[in-house]
Amino acid sequence: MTRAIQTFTKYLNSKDLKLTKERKAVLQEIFLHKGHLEAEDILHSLRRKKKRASRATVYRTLDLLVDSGMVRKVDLGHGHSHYEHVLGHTHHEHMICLKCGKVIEFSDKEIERSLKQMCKKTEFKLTSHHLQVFGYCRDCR
Amino acid sequence: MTRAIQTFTKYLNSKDLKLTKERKAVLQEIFLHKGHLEAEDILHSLRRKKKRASRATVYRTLDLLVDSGMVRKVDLGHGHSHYEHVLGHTHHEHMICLKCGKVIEFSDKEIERSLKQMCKKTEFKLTSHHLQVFGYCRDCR
DNA sequence: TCCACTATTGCGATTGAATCTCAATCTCAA
DNA sequence: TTGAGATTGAGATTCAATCGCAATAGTGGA
Repeated sequence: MTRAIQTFTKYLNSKDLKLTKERKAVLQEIFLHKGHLEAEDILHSLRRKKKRASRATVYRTLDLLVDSGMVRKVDLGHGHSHYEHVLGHTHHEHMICLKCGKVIEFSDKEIERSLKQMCKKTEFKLTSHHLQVFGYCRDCR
Repeated sequence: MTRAIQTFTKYLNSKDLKLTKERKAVLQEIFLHKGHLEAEDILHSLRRKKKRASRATVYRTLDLLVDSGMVRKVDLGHGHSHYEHVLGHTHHEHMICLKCGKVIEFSDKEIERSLKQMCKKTEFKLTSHHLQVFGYCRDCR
């Protein structure tokens, strides 16, 4: 966590921005949780802890975190965004169960390799990718 | 096109639904265009041609088309949905240029294979997947 | 310490996609 | 021709996300 705060501070400084208590609270909230949060989750979590930050600030901070590369904005097929922190995680993809909504993370060297090769061939400079796999998990199939 | 209408009719019949002129107009609009359309594009195209269909009907018909498997709903990172027809297309992924917005389609047997294998291993019953690759195209890199 | 300047925040209004409601209209079989 | 059910359109509504702007906080210099 200290690590995350340091990294974020560094990023903020590089942009002439400050680590305010609101920004810190959002950062902590997202790094405290494993997995995927919605902006609204963060807002409610903070409210519960009496640390407050407005909806606008939560969204603004999330944008900063995404821009810094510390957080990834992911689409799990719900029509709105989820966020997950990246520090210490390796890149992974998501399987989403259409029945129970469970999200299973997985990573696959093969896929990453194929993708890189494809981009090389197409002369496309890859910056990020996102793979969503929809279907039914072991328990729901 | 006749082919598409037949397929859609068959699907509609199987659900005790009818091929109305509004549904037909939406179908034609999406099958006339190559590539990815937004719901709003379809609405405007129809307006221009004096065939009218309300926004609600466009969305409702798109849902039917997606459900029938003739159309795919894709996320190109714009925060709202795009639609592309599938008939006669093989499955493909999207590379999206962050500068010019160009969308490049590609397909990769390797990726498909890896994905299937991963699902087998996890006992996840795959129904669909979507891979978005973000970066810069040859002209913009 | 005080002041002034700027960055930041929060509130509430706004946007924009998508969905819903419901009365009016259409379709088709009896 | 009639009636039941399917379908449509207009406008209201929802919901995530963003914006505008006045109020506030934080910082550096006098």
